[in-house]
Amino acid sequence: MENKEEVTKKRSRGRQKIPIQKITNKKSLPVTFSKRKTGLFKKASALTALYRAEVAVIVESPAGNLFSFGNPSVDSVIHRFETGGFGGPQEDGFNFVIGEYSGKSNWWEDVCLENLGLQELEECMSAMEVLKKNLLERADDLGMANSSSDVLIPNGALPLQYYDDLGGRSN
Amino acid sequence: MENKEEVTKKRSRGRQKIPIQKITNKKSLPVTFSKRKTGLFKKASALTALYRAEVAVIVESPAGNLFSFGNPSVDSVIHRFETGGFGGPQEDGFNFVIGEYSGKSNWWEDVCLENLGLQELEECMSAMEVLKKNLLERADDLGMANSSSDVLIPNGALPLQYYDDLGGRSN
DNA sequence: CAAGCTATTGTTAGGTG
DNA sequence: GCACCTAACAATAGCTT
Repeated sequence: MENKEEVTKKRSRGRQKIPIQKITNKKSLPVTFSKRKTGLFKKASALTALYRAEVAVIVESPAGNLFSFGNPSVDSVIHRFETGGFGGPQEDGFNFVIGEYSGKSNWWEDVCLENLGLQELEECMSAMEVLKKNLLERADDLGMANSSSDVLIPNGALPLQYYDDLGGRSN
Repeated sequence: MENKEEVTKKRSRGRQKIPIQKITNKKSLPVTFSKRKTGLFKKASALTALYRAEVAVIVESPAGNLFSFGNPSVDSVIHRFETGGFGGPQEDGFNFVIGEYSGKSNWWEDVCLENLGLQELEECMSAMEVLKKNLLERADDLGMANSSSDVLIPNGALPLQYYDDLGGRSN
């Protein structure tokens, strides 16, 4: 893409760094939300296109509209999710909930690591990352020291990984 | 970075273009799938972090394992999706659910960061560090041994993306 | 096998029409 | 508002350790 004749000034400032936090009330919110929603569905589509993976994505916009993507269908994936996979009696699952509670302290003491498997451990680690992020957000709200615009995660990324590997078989 | 003295050769060929087709490289499939799955969840997480949007993502890996992400929870989003609207009161608090599956919960049930003060937040952070350490030790004890083979991919072209706007109310 | 690296591709915020 | 554009940022395939 060569310029036409002169670069008087850039025609666009290009993509700019945005902090990972709630978008401040801007009229551009619906626009960026739509773009990101499109990107999310595109990623989900790529997963189904590149691999033999079934994916279901449901998004509710801030305005309250529902959008969904599913392959082969949202309902089929939901059904499989709720019924516990395909015939397999995978028993144990996980249910990590972070946030919204009546107020209990030292909840982490209830964790019994001895009974956890490797996959669950990884899941715990991932969940901790989320909690950490929320904690930092909360701290930022409270006006904690060194609160910056985007100091939650270095590099402006969300190092979040959520796994819920229920075992399955390898072959 | 200045060049040292000689450019032996590129340390990496970098990212390469991948056609939107079924992956045929059985060897790299699990790796790339995991990477892309991570990216998908990351995008979903970003959507919930940047906007007040509810998102549910369910992925079934080629091996048959189920992964999920949901905010505030997979079930709540699914329920809203199936009922075609919003059936419950939607509070404005943090509520992060990760890896929800069979409803069995192990440790932290709910944590309402909104009600926590600075001191409690710091305490929580400290506790997380301890838990993280224990987790890593536990993970080390378990080691990592997992044999996986077979990555058969049935053919079949898939559409790129499709949306399903169910409508709803507008703000 | 998981984690890190790098080059390259992909995504997207902001602007323009 | 939508489509398009640009440039800056993010994601990642293949490799390495």
